[in-house]
Amino acid sequence: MPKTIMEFCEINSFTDQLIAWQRKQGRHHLPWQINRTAYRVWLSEVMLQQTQVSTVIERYQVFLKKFPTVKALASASIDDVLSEWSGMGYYTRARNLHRCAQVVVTEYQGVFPSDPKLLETLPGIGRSTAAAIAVFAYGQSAAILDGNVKRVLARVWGIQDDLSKNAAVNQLWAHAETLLPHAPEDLVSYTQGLMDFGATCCTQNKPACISQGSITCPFEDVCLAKRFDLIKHIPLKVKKVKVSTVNIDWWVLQYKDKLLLEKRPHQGIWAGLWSFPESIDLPKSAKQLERQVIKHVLTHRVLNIRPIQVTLQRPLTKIPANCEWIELADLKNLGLPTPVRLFLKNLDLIHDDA
DNA sequence: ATCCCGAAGT
DNA sequence: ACTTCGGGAT
Repeated sequence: MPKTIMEFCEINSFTDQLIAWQRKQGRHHLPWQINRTAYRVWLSEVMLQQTQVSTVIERYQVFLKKFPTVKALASASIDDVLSEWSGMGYYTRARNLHRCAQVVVTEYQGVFPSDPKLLETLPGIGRSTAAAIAVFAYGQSAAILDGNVKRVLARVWGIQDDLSKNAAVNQLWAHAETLLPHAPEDLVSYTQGLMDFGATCCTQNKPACISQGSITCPFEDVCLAKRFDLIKHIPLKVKKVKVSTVNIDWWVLQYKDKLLLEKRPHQGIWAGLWSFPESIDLPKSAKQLERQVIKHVLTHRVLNIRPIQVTLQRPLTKIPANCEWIELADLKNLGLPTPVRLFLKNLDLIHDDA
């Protein structure tokens, strides 16, 4: 019989070994790891929720330069924020980021609270992000549990439950709490270690223990998933959402040096971003040019987009709701969904210089 | 259940 | 070139 969960917990070797691993093998020079203010930690955490480290490194620096403080972000317009967020997806989070900044300024005098429970009340900050800010910026003791951490804990302790179920996740939260180091000076290394270990060693598809790389996992001899050859089966994913196909048209109306764009509603796909109108009344004389259908894949939906290009000789008599004529030169300052940006780039109507 | 993109896999 | 999949908050 292998060493049991209890033994492994009691000797607390997971926590100690992870801290040691972090100090030797972890990442120490990411932009948000130096000068860990709450604002910088928060921004990096929100970006990292949806985007890989390599991409965030770039976007984080640009964003910080544009909005150096929580006050600067709070007083910016939402369109400026969305424009800066453009291409990163999950635009509701950019709106939450903006709202959160405003709450911090008006309710907390521009200083993020240090209590994880208070942090959690802020827009876009859930339990895990609240804990990360509390640990990194304020040295508080709190447990994180993001996708990486779930995977690591589930594997090391051989948890085969369906992690899409609340019951299983609640167990993991409780477990994560018990693993926290007791010495305050260890909290940052431990928490960062949890993130780094999941991101670089105990990865989803090619974890170190089953790859031939140079990295070796410090938990190989105690990890239950490894012992029972369950690495490929943990974490268990049961989710099976059926994906629907949606066909839409993009009416690409050009008049002189202007394009007709529609500002999308604050809820739903591409919230608050500018896209092409999907239905329109046209003068009969206008000549239509159908472009190649664009396939765009989302979590639970596949969009088949049929762009129809129309070059107008006269302006429209009536501008449709939520639409505006946008100068080609102004396109780069707008929040555009990625397929719109790509399409415009293909037509050579927009250039990517920052 | 919904929301976007890009890295990784085939 | 194509498809699949990971990532938290609401």
